[in-house]
Amino acid sequence: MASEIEKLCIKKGMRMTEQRRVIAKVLSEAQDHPDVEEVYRRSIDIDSKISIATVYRTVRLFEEASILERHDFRVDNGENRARFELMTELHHDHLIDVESGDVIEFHDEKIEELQKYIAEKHGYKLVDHRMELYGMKIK
Amino acid sequence: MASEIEKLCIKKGMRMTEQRRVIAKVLSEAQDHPDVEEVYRRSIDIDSKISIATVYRTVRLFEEASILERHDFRVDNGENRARFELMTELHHDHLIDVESGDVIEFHDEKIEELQKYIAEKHGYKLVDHRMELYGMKIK
DNA sequence: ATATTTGCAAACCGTTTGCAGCAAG
DNA sequence: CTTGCTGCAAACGGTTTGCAAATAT
Repeated sequence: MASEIEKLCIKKGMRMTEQRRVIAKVLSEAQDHPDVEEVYRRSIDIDSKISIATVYRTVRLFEEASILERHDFRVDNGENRARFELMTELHHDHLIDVESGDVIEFHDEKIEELQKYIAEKHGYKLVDHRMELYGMKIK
Repeated sequence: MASEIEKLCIKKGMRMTEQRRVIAKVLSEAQDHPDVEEVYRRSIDIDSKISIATVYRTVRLFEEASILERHDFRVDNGENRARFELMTELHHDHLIDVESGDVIEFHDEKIEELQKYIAEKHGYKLVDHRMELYGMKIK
């Protein structure tokens, strides 16, 4: 009953501590885009002897191992915390509800192609991109 | 010989101090996307008795008055500083050279339309967006 | 056995802020 | 004259880090 992320860690030969197993489980089961504080809260619910420093170190480790993706969504209430999600098979972008903070994932192949085309038109090979849409729910 | 930004400030009825005039001039003449430290450096070259706190307060003021646009480009060398540019007539996005840090501005109407369409498809009115392309120069 | 990871608390770094003095209107 | 702005230095908040003790392999 190893979590999705734990399996990836083992495959990459990482040393598996109890803390990492717990954080891996929390992140594997997250259906949202939690920040470090939230990952920490969920982790101590499982094992209360995990420090926030370890959560910071672990999400960084997972990010560098291409297991997690980091986001810095722009949010009005001054919150400046990085948020994380499990890297998906197919890349996707995000639509953020500016009122509720809800995050909707989407993928649009036409935009992806246009981005690649624009980069090439300027003499560049596209290596990464960031696209966030901010919207208000239509009532 | 009031700078572009100074004229906008006067139009909006802002109190014009010597410091604001200098910072307005520096930003009006910037052809790049300087961060606060850089704006500060250029400002003290004109008038050495300006503090960095004032630069922070002033760029924030200008941003809230829709005179400046703030960017948080993702950059590998850990730099986490906000960068600023004069708000333009026509909106544009950015292509960032991941090796040199160069920033190229572009506008693509097709992408803009697709973004609006995607938001609407999910029941949202698009109120803002952020799009950055990261590329490597093709030799 | 030994190399790596952890918890703690202190440092870090970009940015904001309280306050007393100063300048703009 | 009054209101708002400035400079200073201290605080802030998210994140990183040095170190000695604990743990994985």
